[in-house]
Amino acid sequence: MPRRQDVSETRKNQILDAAMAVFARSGFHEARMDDIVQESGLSKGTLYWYFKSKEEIITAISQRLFATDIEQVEGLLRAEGTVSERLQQLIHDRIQGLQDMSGMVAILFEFYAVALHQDGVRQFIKAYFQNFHELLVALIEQGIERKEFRPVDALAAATALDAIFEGLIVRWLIDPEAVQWASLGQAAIRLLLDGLKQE
Amino acid sequence: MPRRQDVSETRKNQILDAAMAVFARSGFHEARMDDIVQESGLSKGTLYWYFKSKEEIITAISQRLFATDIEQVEGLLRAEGTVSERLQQLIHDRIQGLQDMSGMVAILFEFYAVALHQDGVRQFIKAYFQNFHELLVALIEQGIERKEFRPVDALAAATALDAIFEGLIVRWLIDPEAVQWASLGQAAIRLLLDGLKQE
Amino acid sequence: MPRRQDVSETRKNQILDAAMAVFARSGFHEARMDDIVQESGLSKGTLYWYFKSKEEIITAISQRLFATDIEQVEGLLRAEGTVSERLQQLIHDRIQGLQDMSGMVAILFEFYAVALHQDGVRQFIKAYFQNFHELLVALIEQGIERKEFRPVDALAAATALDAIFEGLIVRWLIDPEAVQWASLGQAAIRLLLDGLKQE
Amino acid sequence: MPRRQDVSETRKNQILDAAMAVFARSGFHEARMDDIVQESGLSKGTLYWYFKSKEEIITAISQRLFATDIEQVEGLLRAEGTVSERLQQLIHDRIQGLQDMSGMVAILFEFYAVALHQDGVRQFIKAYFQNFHELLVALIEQGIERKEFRPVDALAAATALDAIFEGLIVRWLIDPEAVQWASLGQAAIRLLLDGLKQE
DNA sequence: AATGAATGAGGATTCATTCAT
DNA sequence: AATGAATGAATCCTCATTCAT
Repeated sequence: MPRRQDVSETRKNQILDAAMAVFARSGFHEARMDDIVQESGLSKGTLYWYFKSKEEIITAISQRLFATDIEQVEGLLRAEGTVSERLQQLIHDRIQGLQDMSGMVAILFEFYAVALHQDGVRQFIKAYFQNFHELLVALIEQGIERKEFRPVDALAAATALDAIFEGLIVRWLIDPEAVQWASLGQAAIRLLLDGLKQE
Repeated sequence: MPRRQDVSETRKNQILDAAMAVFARSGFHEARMDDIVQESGLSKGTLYWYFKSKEEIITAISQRLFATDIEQVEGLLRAEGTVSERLQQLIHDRIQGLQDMSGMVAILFEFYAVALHQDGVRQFIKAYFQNFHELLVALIEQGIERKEFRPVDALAAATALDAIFEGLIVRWLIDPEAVQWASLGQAAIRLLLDGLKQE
Repeated sequence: MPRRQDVSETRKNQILDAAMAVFARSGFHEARMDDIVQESGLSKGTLYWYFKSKEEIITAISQRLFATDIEQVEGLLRAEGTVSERLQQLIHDRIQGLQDMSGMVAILFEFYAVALHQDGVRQFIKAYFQNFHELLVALIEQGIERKEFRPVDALAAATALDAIFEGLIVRWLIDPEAVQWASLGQAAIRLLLDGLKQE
Repeated sequence: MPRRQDVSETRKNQILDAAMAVFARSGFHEARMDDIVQESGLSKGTLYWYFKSKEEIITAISQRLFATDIEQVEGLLRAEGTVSERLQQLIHDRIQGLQDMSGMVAILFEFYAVALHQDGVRQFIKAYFQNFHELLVALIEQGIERKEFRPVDALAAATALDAIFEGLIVRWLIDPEAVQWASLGQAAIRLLLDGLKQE
């Protein structure tokens, strides 16, 4: 009967799901524990049975949100196709991901803001950034090896790429009309990629 | 007697300076009005004499922080030198500006987060972004006209440039070691600029 | 206009008076801050403006309750009459004092219990005991000098006297009928005093 | 199969032992049921299987703590030796008892405080006091009969004796250094006994 | 008998804002 | 203009107790 084993895991997820929904709707500070209680369908006591404070819930969500999918990353490195194509694919996937969870993106900044005061959160985000960054470095190096790209500074190029990506998100959240992902966003990123290519 | 006016202006600045310091240190929500009172050296009553709520203080700071210096912008468009040089200069100035107020940069995220819930704040930031963006577009177009740059999509190029800039700030705040402005940051930006140049 | 000077002192006393009444009625733990608020006629905010926690109120009361009246003590040492008479007087006064505040005596044990976990409280009580003890020692030594008393161990005699006193209070609180102060209590204490006298 | 019964008894004792330890450490109100659960090594459900509330545990402990050992008492009345010797012995035994459970003595005050609000507890303590008191009365009367003591008021003398004893405990708990049982405590008690003796 | 997850009423404390002076 | 004491609604969290298994 291992059915009972993971009630605990189920409950935690139930709580985190509810919390994310509430946070996305109201922001961290406007969100009341009671809202999460209601959204989750559990009781207040149960919430505190699994997480000992609101802060702990926030941290847990950040952990989940900024979890890095190593498999996907490794897969991409060994996948077929030109590096350029795979970079495009990677970026496309990420944009897709953002749009899928567009309701949640709003809390991204809440997390960035929290990160500056709560180190646990900062670490998760940092790891996430690093991970993405390293993947880009590896891909770009592959591109240089294969003579697809000019022998640029891979580190700088990767830094530029993930900065551009992150920057577009910022701009998008503040001014959605200014960043039409399908057109302008893609074009901006392509511009950089084109600069890398071997003429 | 325009001196009267000044006292009022002085007080407001005194309050906003104090508030910025406190906000940068603790974030908007952890910051207590009492903290600002203490930091400012004024009394609680005086605070509320000049600003009728915490929100109003936040809005006032965002207005100040995201004020656009039209003069500087226009000047840059008419300045001497190659477009490339002037872009480098612009970026260099901004990095300098960031580093000068490095303690304050932390509140940037607070504002971004707030912007999603408070439209007044969003408008200031949006205008600021747009302004910078338009300047970049104009400069790049100038570069294209003068044959310094290839005939790229100026809009996309500007979008890429300001995204890269904003993205580097995000990364920097979360992981300061990862972004050494003087080296990596500059290199990343130059990479993009190089891509624009006429070969 | 010094009228305003001691609003602060007035408020604090107002709060402590209310708190004592409530504590005597309900005990420390049953007493709700709201009860004190109501009893004091002030607002919750005001309570917390003057005392930053329930614990602080308890400590402040203990300080007030176990304050030692040095003047009275010194006076007694220089007063006229035989030492024996003055000891009787001292004890009589204390019994009187207890009976006057009989409603409050109930919280004595609350304080003793708290003292074991809260050092601030313990110190006040300790000082109070020591003060009373030293007075007894001085009086008994005076009695020995004046040949009213036998050359007993003044320290031991004083210890016995204040122990007997404290012990009677304990017994009284648990079993009021068993200790009729006017008769049995006095008799018990006199018995000890008689043992001290020069035959 | 009376062994069953024993398990039940064992469990109850296990719980009460744990509860006493926790109560002595933290006081009744700071002590959490969870602390007792942990200390006992049992589960929360089991605790509530044997005692239906925290109050019931407290009452059970008071019953245990203030149980009167009739046998010992009766024995002492019929024992050999002078009354004075036996009183000394009695007091010595009690002091010994206190010192053996010195860690637990702290909860004495908790019980005294509780007694004022919870009548069940008060009755146990009252009976305990009365029992001790009656024993003292009987012993002193024996002493008077046997001409060991002066024809004092036995009731008053006994009251004085148990008050002194209880008072010393109070003083000791608040200020351990002030009451060195072996010296000062004994001396104080002896002083009273000496006063009773036939010259 | 035993477990421990679940409950929710209850309580201490905070803090933006007001207002008499 | 300036002060700072006063307010009280709002909120997080605790913890004794229950109950399905």
